[in-house]
Amino acid sequence: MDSPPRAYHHGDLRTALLDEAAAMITESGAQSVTMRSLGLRLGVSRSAPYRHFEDKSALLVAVAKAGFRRLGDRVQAIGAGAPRSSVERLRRLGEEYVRFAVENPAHYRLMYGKEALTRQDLPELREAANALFEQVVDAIRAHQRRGGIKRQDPRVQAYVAWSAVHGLASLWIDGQIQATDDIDGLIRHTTRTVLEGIRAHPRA
Amino acid sequence: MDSPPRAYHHGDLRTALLDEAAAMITESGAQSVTMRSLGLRLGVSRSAPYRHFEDKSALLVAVAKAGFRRLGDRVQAIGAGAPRSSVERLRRLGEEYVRFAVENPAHYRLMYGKEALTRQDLPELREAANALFEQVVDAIRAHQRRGGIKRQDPRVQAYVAWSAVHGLASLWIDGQIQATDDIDGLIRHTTRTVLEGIRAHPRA
DNA sequence: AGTCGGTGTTGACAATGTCAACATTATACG
DNA sequence: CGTATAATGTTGACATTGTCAACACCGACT
Repeated sequence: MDSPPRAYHHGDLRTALLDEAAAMITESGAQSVTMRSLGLRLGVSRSAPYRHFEDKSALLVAVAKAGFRRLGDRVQAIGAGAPRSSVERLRRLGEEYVRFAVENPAHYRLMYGKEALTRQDLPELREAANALFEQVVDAIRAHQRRGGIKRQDPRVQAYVAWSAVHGLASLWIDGQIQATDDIDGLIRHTTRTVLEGIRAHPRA
Repeated sequence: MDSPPRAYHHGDLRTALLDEAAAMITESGAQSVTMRSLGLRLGVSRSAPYRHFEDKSALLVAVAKAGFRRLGDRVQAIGAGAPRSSVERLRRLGEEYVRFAVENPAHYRLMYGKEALTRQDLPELREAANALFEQVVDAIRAHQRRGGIKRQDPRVQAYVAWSAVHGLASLWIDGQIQATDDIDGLIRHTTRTVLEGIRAHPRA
C-alpha cells in the first residue's frame, strides 16, 4: 500500500517482472527480453507490464539498478569485513568487481552498455553507478590515510582504478581476452599493477 | 569483378551504404540505423542493402571493422613516426586510443559494445580487435627490449594496459566520468600510471 | 451495496527486418 | 551486334515487437 505496489490480481507482478527479466537476461541476453515473452512466462498478457513500468526501457533500467545494488552490496561487504590492510581491501574490491561482471556478464553489460535503453532515465542509472564509484573513492582515501599511496586527488586515482577493472571486465565479457588465459590470475595481476602504479606515480 | 562489387545501378551502393551507416551512427547512434532510412537517404529502396549485405547485422559488422581499420592505422602511424623512446611511443599509443574513442563515441561503442549485432560474424570482429591488440603487444615487447619494463609475458602486460585505456574510453563514452573533469589530463594520467605499474611490478 | 482506483486483457497500429516474386541493367559470349 | 545470364534494384507481403486505447475485473473504502 506504499511505494512497492503489493499483490492484487497477480501477487506481486512488479517484482516478478524484475526477477523474470533478470533471469531472461542471464539466460539469453537483454535482447531476449520482450514484453510479450515476459508476460507469457509470468502468465499475464503482453501489456500487463505497462501497469508497473512506463515502457520497456524503464523496466530494464530498474533491472540494471538492481544489479548496481547487488554489486554495491558485495563491494560494501568487503569494507565491512575483517579489518585487513587498506591495500588488501582495495585489491579485494577490484577483484570482487571484476568477478561480479564475469559471473553476470549479460547483467553487467546491461548496467553499463545500455544495450536496449533509449530513455532519459539514464541519469538515474548514472547515479547508481556513481554511488558505486564513491565506494572506490572512499577505499582510496582510506588507503591514502594509511600512507599507502601519494596524496593526490583520490578521485583521479579512483578513475584510473575503475577504468582498469571496468575495462578488464568488459573485454572479458566481450570475449576479447583469449579463453585460454587464466582470468583469475589476470584479475589479480591487473589490480596489483594499478596499485603499484598509483603508489609509484610521481606526478599529479 | 572481384571482391569489392563495383558500381552497377547505383554507382557503388556497397561503399555508399557503409559510409552512410557510419555517418548515421556518428549523428545519432547505432539504433538510428535502419534499413529503410538507409535506403531513403541513398535514394534506393528499403531492401536494396540486402544485395550487398546478408542482413543488418552483417552491415554493422562491416562498419565496425572499418572502424578497427581506422583506429589501427592511427596506432600504426605512431609506431612508424619519429623514433621516439619506447615509453613515449607506448604513452602515445594509449592516448591516441582513447582519443579515437572520445572523438567517435558511437562508432567505438559499436565496435566493442556489439549493440545491434546478433550474428556469428562476431568472430570476424574479434579478429579485427585482436589485430589491434597485437599492436599493443608489439609496442610492449619493444619497450621490454629497451629495458623499460620487467620481462614478463608481454601479453599479460598488454592486457592490463588495454584494459585501462578501453575502460577509460568506455566510462567516458557512457558519461560515467564527470563532465567537469579534464579528459585529456585523465588520459595522460591513466597511461602514465599503468606504465609505472608495469615497470615497478615485482611479480609475474 | 456501490463507487473508484488499481490491475489485467484484448484489439489495433506503426515501425522494422526480411523474404519472395518481379523488373531492370550490365556484362559475357556467340 | 544481339542475346543470355547474372548482378542489382523494386514492390508486396508477413511476422515480430513496442505501445496505446477501450474495456473488464477486483479489492478497499464509504
